[in-house]
Amino acid sequence: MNVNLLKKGAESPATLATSIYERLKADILSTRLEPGRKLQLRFLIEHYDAGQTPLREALNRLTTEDLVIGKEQRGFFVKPISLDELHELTKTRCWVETLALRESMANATPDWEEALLVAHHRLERTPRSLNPEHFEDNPEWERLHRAFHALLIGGCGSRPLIGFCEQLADRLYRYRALSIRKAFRVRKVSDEHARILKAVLDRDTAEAERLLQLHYEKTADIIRADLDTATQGAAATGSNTQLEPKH
Amino acid sequence: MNVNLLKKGAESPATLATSIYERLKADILSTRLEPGRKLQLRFLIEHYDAGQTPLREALNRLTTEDLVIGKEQRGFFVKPISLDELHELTKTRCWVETLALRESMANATPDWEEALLVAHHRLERTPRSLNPEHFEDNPEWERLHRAFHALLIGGCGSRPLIGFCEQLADRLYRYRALSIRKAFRVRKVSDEHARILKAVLDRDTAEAERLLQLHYEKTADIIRADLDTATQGAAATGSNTQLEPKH
DNA sequence: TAAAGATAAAATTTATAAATTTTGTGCCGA
DNA sequence: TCGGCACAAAATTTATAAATTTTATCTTTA
Repeated sequence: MNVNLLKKGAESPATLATSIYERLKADILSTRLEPGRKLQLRFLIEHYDAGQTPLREALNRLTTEDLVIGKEQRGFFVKPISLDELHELTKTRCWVETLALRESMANATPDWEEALLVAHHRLERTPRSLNPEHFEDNPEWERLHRAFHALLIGGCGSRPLIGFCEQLADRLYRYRALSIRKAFRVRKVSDEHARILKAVLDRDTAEAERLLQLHYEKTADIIRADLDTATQGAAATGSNTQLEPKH
Repeated sequence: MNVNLLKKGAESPATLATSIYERLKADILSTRLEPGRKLQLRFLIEHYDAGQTPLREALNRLTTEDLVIGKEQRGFFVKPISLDELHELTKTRCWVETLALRESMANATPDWEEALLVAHHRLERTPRSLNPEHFEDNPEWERLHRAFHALLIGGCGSRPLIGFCEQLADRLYRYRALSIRKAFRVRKVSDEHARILKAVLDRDTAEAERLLQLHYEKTADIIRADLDTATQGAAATGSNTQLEPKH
């Protein structure tokens, strides 16, 4: 089988601008740079240890991806979150990913099915949290989770569509990151993945689509509930994992 | 009725980077900057009469949109065209726009239907070409054409999806621009628009989807045929509408 | 002919200057 | 005394110019 389907082509970023772009993006998606925050050049220059130009280029790229909002003449901001956007992104993701999954399944090959099986297996045996007691993000699990979902739609035959799905996944990741600590263990995600895998291998397209959609909607529901309680008992957590300016 | 649905919220670009971004984009989409061309900073600085920073920022934004390819450490290039990409873009556009149209029709309001009727009417009475003899691009027609199609899917309720459709339209526009001169008058586009409009107003979703898809596929077919003959009788046209470096 | 070195060109980054927005202070009037 | 307006100072963003690094080309030499 073609194991390469599982590997991500990693290229060494040659320019500072690209490497900063990736770091900035990671910090935004993880909410270390919190939604709505102003991104002042002075702070960024200090924190990322780079000049203005590469930073500015990175910010401009992120603006096109709607992770950063650039207000003309008055700087850049991390895109704020909203229940509205959460809903819109989830809806859109369900639409396009069920579409992409349908096409993927229509193009199914043994290689693809086997790669999917392996991806699921790897995800299955990787712990969700680094610490069994309290939640501690396991980057490896996140990577494999993403890879599994990417593989599901990866055979649809449209790179633009795949790119769009990736962007939606990115933008939704931020919402997950905000609620993930609290929603830990309230849900058996791995069951859902297993059922999706089964439906795909059974060539039951309608069922696979249904389950995938349910999967995303359930996620959104939990995030929504979690966000509501968070905004009520707000601001008093003290657990500061965000980037603060040096003083 | 709500005429605002027809107007595009035009904001005055306050920064040079944004205005250059728009000019560059227009030049790429119209193929005045031809596919594959290297975008040397020195040339761009002269031609657009601006410094490096705003140009660099514009190029970085266009890179994210896949209209410009940035090769690390060795500069920027206008994204090359290929039959492969034409096919992929068309396929994707059919998928997502039929989806978006279906949703739009599900959310149909009288306002929306009336706006659509008006948009079609305006398109109808605007000449396709500025010159009835030989083809001469009429920017007004292009604008109205785009507005009509945007309106069709504009009620789907997903800004990300609309944005994605716009991007696909942009990337396909370039292919149309390459063949549009020659394909002039071989096709009755306005009939197709009229039929789509009728199906929408009749609330015949399936038919509207079918016609829209056909519309895009027919366009791609013509472009493909046109591109084939162009590459055969190539390079001898002499009609130079592209940007050349000063000497 | 092929490899190595030197030169030139081009891209990236840093540094400096200009323009714009935001903030703060004082004055006037209600 | 409080609120609004105008003006000035500070901060920040944007743009230009200079310096650095990397890549490409050309020549020379083995």
